[in-house]
Amino acid sequence: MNPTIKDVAQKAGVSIATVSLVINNHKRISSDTKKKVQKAIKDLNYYPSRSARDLVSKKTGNIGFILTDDHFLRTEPFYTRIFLGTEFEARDGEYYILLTTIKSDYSEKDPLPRFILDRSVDGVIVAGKIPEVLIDKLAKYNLPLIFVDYTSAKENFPVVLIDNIQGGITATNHLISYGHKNIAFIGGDINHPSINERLIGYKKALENAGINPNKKFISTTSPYPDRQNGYNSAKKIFSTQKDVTAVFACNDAMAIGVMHYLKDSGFSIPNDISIIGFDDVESDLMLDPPLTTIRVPKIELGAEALRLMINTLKYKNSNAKKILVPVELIIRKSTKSIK
Amino acid sequence: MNPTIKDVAQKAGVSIATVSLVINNHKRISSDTKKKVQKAIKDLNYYPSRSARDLVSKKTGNIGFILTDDHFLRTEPFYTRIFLGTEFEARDGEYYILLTTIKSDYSEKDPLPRFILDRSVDGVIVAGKIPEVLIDKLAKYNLPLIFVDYTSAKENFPVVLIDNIQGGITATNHLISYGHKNIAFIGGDINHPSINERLIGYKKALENAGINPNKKFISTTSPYPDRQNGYNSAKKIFSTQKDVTAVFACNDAMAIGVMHYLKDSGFSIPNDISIIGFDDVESDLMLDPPLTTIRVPKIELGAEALRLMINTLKYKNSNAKKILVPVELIIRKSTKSIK
DNA sequence: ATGAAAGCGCTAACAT
DNA sequence: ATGTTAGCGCTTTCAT
Repeated sequence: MNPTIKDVAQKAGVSIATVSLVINNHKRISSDTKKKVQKAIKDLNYYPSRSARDLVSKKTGNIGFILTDDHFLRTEPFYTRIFLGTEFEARDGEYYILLTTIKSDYSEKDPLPRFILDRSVDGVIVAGKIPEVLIDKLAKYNLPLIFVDYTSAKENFPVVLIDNIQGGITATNHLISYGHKNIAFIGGDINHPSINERLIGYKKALENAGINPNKKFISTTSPYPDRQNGYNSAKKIFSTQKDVTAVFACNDAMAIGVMHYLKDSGFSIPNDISIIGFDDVESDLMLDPPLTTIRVPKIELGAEALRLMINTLKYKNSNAKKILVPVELIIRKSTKSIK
Repeated sequence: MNPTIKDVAQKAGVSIATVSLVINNHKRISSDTKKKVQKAIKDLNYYPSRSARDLVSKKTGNIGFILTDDHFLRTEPFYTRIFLGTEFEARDGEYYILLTTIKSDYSEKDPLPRFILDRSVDGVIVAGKIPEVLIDKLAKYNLPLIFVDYTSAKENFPVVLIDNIQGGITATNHLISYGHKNIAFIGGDINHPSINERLIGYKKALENAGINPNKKFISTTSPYPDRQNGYNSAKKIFSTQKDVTAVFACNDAMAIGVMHYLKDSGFSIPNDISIIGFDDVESDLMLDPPLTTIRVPKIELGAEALRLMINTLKYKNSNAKKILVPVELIIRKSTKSIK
């Protein structure tokens, strides 16, 4: 049997209330008894029981983390890194993260994650795009809900987002500063806010530089922004548009697909075509040439979400804060100045 | 406030003890009151409180899942799939999985996962290779410990393993059946049991076929079985050994590296060289040609581990069961008959 | 078959 | 500054 608060109290020669006060380091406690109690705790190797604590305090100490299967199993560790960020942060904050995945095609009749139903969590973090019907169902529960890298258009929740617009501007400016004017944008479904925002940044940067965005240079018809679709989109653009000298891909996966296409078609990167991605994913470095990209601080995104959650829990802070996490230009070898 | 067992009892006109019995579907309960109570539960949308239940039953309903950072963030979703398998299985089993990562270079003085210290888990699943010192520390706690895809040589724990030897045999037999005799084995650190077992299978299959294993065809010096090391190992072998017509790589990552090297060196796959991998990872299909491989049922590995854990918990079953999960040959386009 | 009641380990209000 | 005590919501004897 593990030691309980009683054992500690007995050993330290105080009451259990005093032990409790020490554990929660209440101010009004003499440093003398504090020491005594702390010694007893250490000697007995005592840890407070979570369930007892939770039972009385009406909290669980758990945070739910919801992700679609797709996102969790994505080849590149993007959302898993975000999860890790929350986990790291949770370790200090005395929280546990309950990770669960839902089907990407979650529908009305699918059950909610069990931790919602049996109230095993104090709040829920949702990472990445999830179906709107899930958001609706989640919203009905009186639980703090925080989004990361996605947010519902309909409702107003606290959210941690990548500064995609700025990232789009930075990426495009980099290309412009290297003398490129005919810059293609290769993206996926524009209904995804992140992709749309990166496109907005791209257009803004072009306009700022006095360059008129050319619709023929822009591909946003791919359903999903992955390698294969990057390849296909590049094919479509480059087989008709001969003036393009640079590509801004909406993420690294697509950028890699674009690179494959260009190589297959005999283009040299970056001599013939410059290319910049977005995300900064591990395999970028293994590419030939290594990919210039916009770094998204994934661990930081997750950590920020958990901090936001803890604050919400602590201060019952219900105003829907939005946190924009800045991104960073990482110049490697896939872009080249043509001035 | 959420409804409690009292509310249910009141609404159903019975005592809380009866409600409890219904919840845990005790046999000696009249189907009449059972129905009454179940209706009340449904009407009130009642879910038993975890912490109250845990407090009295001295269980937590949580299972810890430990993984190294490396493994969790591996480019290919291998261990994340195993985790998912446990998570799927846990959903039915009324358990939650607490996932935490440890540093790959975990050392004596690093702290144990918090869920061990504060007893927030009923058992721990360890996936993949972890440092021996962690195993030692873990073993001191009186917690069921189950390994997946790795096991300590020193101690005897229940474990769920891939049938690597059989897989090695199957892979090599496939090559042999295609007429290959000079088959290279490209692996990583032989101290990793999985790799060693695959090598054993390779040798067994060769011997069964009356082929003498040639040491010069075997590479086991790479520290880590990844793409880059696959590339380098292939370089070493193919620059000196001209007779090799087929490669068995100890995993798909290395196989992909080997393919890159072969392409860079002007070899055609599978016309000049056949290659088979191990794992069956998503990106295999995107390769050119798609990779023939041995499929490891990752989800199943995780599910099996959780079932083993639940059994251990239920029956206090302490005998160290070993479960070997079978693998499957997946023939794609990277191997070719040369008969 | 059902109910009464004790108690799991802790927190917090109140008393001293 | 510290102790006493009443629960938190549930399971589990033990009665009935």
